[in-house]
Order: sequence, then structure tokens, then C-alpha cells
Amino acid sequence: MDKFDRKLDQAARAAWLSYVGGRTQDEIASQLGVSRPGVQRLLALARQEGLVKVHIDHPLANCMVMSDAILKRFGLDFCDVVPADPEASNGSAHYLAVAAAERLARYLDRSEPLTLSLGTGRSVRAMVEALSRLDRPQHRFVSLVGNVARDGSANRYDGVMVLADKTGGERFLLPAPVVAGSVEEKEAMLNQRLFQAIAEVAKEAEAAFIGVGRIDRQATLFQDHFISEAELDELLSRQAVGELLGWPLNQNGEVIDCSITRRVTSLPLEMFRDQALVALAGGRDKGPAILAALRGGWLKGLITDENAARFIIEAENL
Amino acid sequence: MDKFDRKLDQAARAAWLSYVGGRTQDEIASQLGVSRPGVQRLLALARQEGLVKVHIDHPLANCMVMSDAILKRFGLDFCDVVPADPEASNGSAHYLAVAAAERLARYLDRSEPLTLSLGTGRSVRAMVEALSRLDRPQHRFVSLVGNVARDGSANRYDGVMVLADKTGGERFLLPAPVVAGSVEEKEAMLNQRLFQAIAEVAKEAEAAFIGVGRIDRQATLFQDHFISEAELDELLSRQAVGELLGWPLNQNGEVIDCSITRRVTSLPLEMFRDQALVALAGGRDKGPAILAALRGGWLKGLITDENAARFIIEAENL
DNA sequence: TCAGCTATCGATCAAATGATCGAACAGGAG
DNA sequence: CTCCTGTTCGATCATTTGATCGATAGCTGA
Repeated sequence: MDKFDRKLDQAARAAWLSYVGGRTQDEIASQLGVSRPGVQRLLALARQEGLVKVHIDHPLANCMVMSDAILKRFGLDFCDVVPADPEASNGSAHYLAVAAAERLARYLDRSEPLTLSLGTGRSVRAMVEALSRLDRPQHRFVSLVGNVARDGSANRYDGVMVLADKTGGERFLLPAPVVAGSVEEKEAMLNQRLFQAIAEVAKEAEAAFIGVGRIDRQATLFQDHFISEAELDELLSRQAVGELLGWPLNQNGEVIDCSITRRVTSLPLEMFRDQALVALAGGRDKGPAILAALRGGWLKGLITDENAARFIIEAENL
Repeated sequence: MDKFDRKLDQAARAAWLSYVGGRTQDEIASQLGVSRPGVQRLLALARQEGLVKVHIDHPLANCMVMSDAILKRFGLDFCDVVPADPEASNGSAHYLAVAAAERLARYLDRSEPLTLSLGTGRSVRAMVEALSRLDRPQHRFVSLVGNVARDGSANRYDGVMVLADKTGGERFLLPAPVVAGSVEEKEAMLNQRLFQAIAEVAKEAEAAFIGVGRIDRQATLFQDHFISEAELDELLSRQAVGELLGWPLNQNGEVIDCSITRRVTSLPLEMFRDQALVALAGGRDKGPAILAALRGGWLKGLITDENAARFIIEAENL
């Protein structure tokens, strides 16, 4: 890997010359003694490896105003609103990921040992992907939602896995699905020694980065067959609009007590009252779910996008 | 200025789409509803206004090794070594400025009131230029070196001026030249109430960012006629190799006692023993001067470039 | 109200960038 | 020793970007 490192060095130097120094690839080529396409490749490598971090240093007035309003309204510690990108198919997922990674990095920067927990979902996954490598073997990362799918297979590339790989920290994975098949199954899981041990670690976490789920036909819970169609209908009839870690919430953010709730294996939301629970979700159609989470007072931090933020602002008449 | 702000907003959005989102100017144009050249202009504006911050996230092995060696050798709190740019006429001045601005920003980030002092010189000036705007009206900035030229004119664009403009902080300017015309003149200056008041503020500073001067025919002190040719020769004959705030240093970093020293109006170097004195200088020919400052143990932090760093490493057999 | 000026905008062109493809080279197997 | 395979490198071309210049619109002052 020495060869690779040497290449990365050169890539960093090329990136420096190009992005900070503003010189052309031709100049860089003659300076580093490689061909112009060589420089091209180096720069591509640098970007691919995440060596190049771009930061736009301007509080986009829109976003700024909205984030401030939400911050004050719900008494959050922080609220980041990233601009929307209607052109991109996945909304502003990438911006969200970058912003979230910046928040995450602030925690990780600490040199004292730290315990962090992570939920599942694309957003969380994208966040850790966007994070740059950072040597922090002293930290511990807990997955709050089982990395076991319905069929029992473990997901090698859980967010916690990637994060632990990037930092060299310890990993703790909950050996359970989000929603157990039955109440008995849930009981059995909760009584496992391993489950309890890991739950214990999760309790020590300082912050938790989680996604926010919608409750409708597009809901992950339903799509991944954790709940049946009948159960989805039950949730809808009981006015469920969102979900945190599998716990269904109504419009006011209260956890709905129903047949599904009794099978959720996640740690109770109450547990996070004295942790920094950070939600990470964007898109107008996640608006109601995010709003519910906010109204319930569950969150300490929110990273969202313009569309969801606007929905919240309008719904709350801010 | 509302118009301008609106434009800046759009510029930030365009920059975001371009640099973070990686889309082409055509796409951005159709999205923002302006022409392609319009996007071009917006991006130019964004860069010019310093909205776009690029950070290369890789410890360039060379620089890393050298900065570590220097750090350990001289017991510094930090040492940043930026890569050299032999192509650029002014060496790596811009890189140096960016790196220094990053350090400076770390101090400024604090919300509690802070007092900082600044020296003069191109490097210091370039540092504050490279800094992004940041609202910190609670901070105070003191100029350690008089902003009065030999002819009595005040320099409107002193580093402290720019810094105070950018942050909205308070400014304190030393109403004196670096080296007084005579011992009597120095005495007169030091006894001014205003001078003493400002010196008092400077004593409260937490950190000081200063340049390092060479002592030779290219020396700023000489070029700006603060010392005569005869005096320069005197300094050289007494083995002066560098200068901090106008105080000449010999090879071992000791302040040289001579006719010039008695006319220097700057605050005594001893005063900075319990402040974070950060030096900011690059280029191989500044090597001896920087080395002297290091050997004297005056510095807590150093921001330099590959060339000067290599000189130091070699001179100290590291 | 109109003339003149300035600032902004968009068409056009040169430069720089990114991508593809074929060639050369090194390493390993027969 | 030769041939094959996989990789890296550099020439070439399409696309994107940056800059210049003329035109237009809006503003100022008479």
C-alpha cells in the first residue's frame, strides 16, 4: 500500500495546486513531472477519495431564516437546512449527507473516548459515506436498529460498519430486526444477554444520528415487509404520520400504542431524553413525519432540506 | 445593499450546485433561470467574495513529517507546513495565508470576548485577506507595530483594520513607527497616554500573529528606511539574522543589544512569554530568521512552507 | 422629457478540462 | 524464452468553462 499512499500524496499536492492555487492542469503537470492526463487522474482520485472538501461559506438567507425559526420554535440545539436540488432525482440527499457529515465530524474530532449511536436508512448511510477518514480508535459506535433483515441475513455495510471502518473505532450491532415477528419473539430478543449488553452501550451514547420514517405506502417499514398491509392500515387509521426507530408517532409526536408498538425491539424513545438525538431527513413528503418528531420534542438536532423546512414553517405558521 | 445581498445569495446557491453538487453551468443556468454567462459571473463573484472554501484533507506526507519534527524539536503548540509553489512568483504566500487564516478563524470562532494582536508585513496582511467574514463584534484587535509610516501617514489598510472590518470587532492602533528616530523620540512615545493604554490592551491579548523579518539588504526594516545603511551594517556585524517586531535576533534567537534596539518602540518580546506568539513566514531565504526565532523559544506556533521547513530541518539535523 | 452615461446581459470564441481509446510495459505462467 | 494478461500511460477529441465584446435597458441629470 506504500505505492498507493505515495500516489495519494501526489494527488493531494495536485489537488492543492489546482483548487487552492488555481493553476491549470498543464502547469501542475510540468511541476509534478507527469503528463496532463496524469494530473487529470490524480485529481479524480483526490475527489474520489474525499480529499477535497468544499465548503460554501454563506448563510443562504432562505435556509438561514428557516433554520433559525425551527431552532427557536422547537428548542433545538442546532438545525441545519441545506438548499434543495429539484433537478437531482434523489432530492438533496447528497447535500444533506455532507451537512450531516460535518456535524458528525464535530463529535468525532474529540480525542476523549466517545460513544455514538446510529439509526438506519439511506440518509444515515449517506452521511457516513460523506465523512472523511479520521483516526479515532478510541470511539465506540452502536447500531440502534438491528442490522438483521427479515430473512436473518446481516448487512455487512451497515452505517456503523462503514463508520467504524473509517475511524478504526469499536462497533456494536444489535442482533435483531426493527420489528419482531411476534410479541413472544420480541420478549426472547430482549432477554438475550448480547442484546442487553449492547443496549447498555447504547445508553451511554452521547448522541444518536437517526433517520425519520414516513408512514404510508412508501414507508420503509412496509416496503421491507417489517409490517403487513393490514398493520399499515391500522397505523394509518390511528393517525400515524411518522416513525422514529420504528416507533410510530401521531401528528403531535406521541408514540401510538397499538399492536405494532408491542413488537418494536428498538430501545424506547424515552431513553434518548438525555442524549442528543439528531434527526436527518429531507424532502417535502417527509415533512409531516419530521414535524411530528419535532412536536413530540424528541429531537435535539435536525438536519433537513429547504423543502421539508418550508413545509414545517408553513404548518406551524412561522 | 439589499440587491447585492440577493445576488450573493444566488451566487452561494450557484456555487453550492457547482462545487458540492458537481453540476454543469448549463444545468445551473436553467435551474436558477439565468443565462450561462450569468452563472459564470455568479461563480466568479462567489469566489471573489471568498464564499468558496476549499480544504485538502490530506496530511501531505512531506509537510506532515517536517511539521511534526519542528513541533517536537522546539516545543511548539502547533506547526503548519504548507507545500511550496516554486512556480508562483511570491513563493507560497497564498497557501500560507490560507493556512494562517484557518488558525486565526479557530480563535475567532469563540463567542467569549477575545483580544488578539497582529504584527505587520505582507504575510499578516494576506492572512486577514484570506479570512472569511465572521460576525464577532465582541473581539478586540491590537496592532503590535505602529501603523504610522516614517512620514507620519497612517496606513488605512493595516491588518487590524481589515480584520476589524471583517468581524465588526474593536480596533486598537499603536500610534508609532516600528523604530523611532532617536532615543528621545522613543521615550516621548512610550510616555504618551494613548500609547500606554493601547499597550495595556496588547498585554491582555491571548495570541499574537506576527511576521518574521530577515536582516539583510532585502529587509523590510531597511527597505522602508526605518534603519539606515550604517545601522544595517552594524546589525550584520553583530550577527543579526532575523527580527521579530523590530527586535533583532542573532543566530541563537537572543535579542541583540545595540544602538537600534534602544530605539525600537515595540512591546518587549518578554511580554509574549505567556501569550501564544504565532509566527507566519515562508520561503527558504527567511529560513535563518525563522530558525533564530525558534531557537530563542519565542514562538508557540509557526505557519511556514516546505522550503523554510526544509531549511530548518537540515540546519538542525532532524 | 430627453440625452448621455453606466451597468448589466447575452452571443461568440479561445482555453481548459474530462473521457475514450490504443499502445507500451511489467509481471507471471507455460 | 516467449507469450499472455493486466495495468498504466499518453495522444486525441468532445464537452465544459472562462473571457471578450457589442447591445440593450435603466438610471441620472439637465
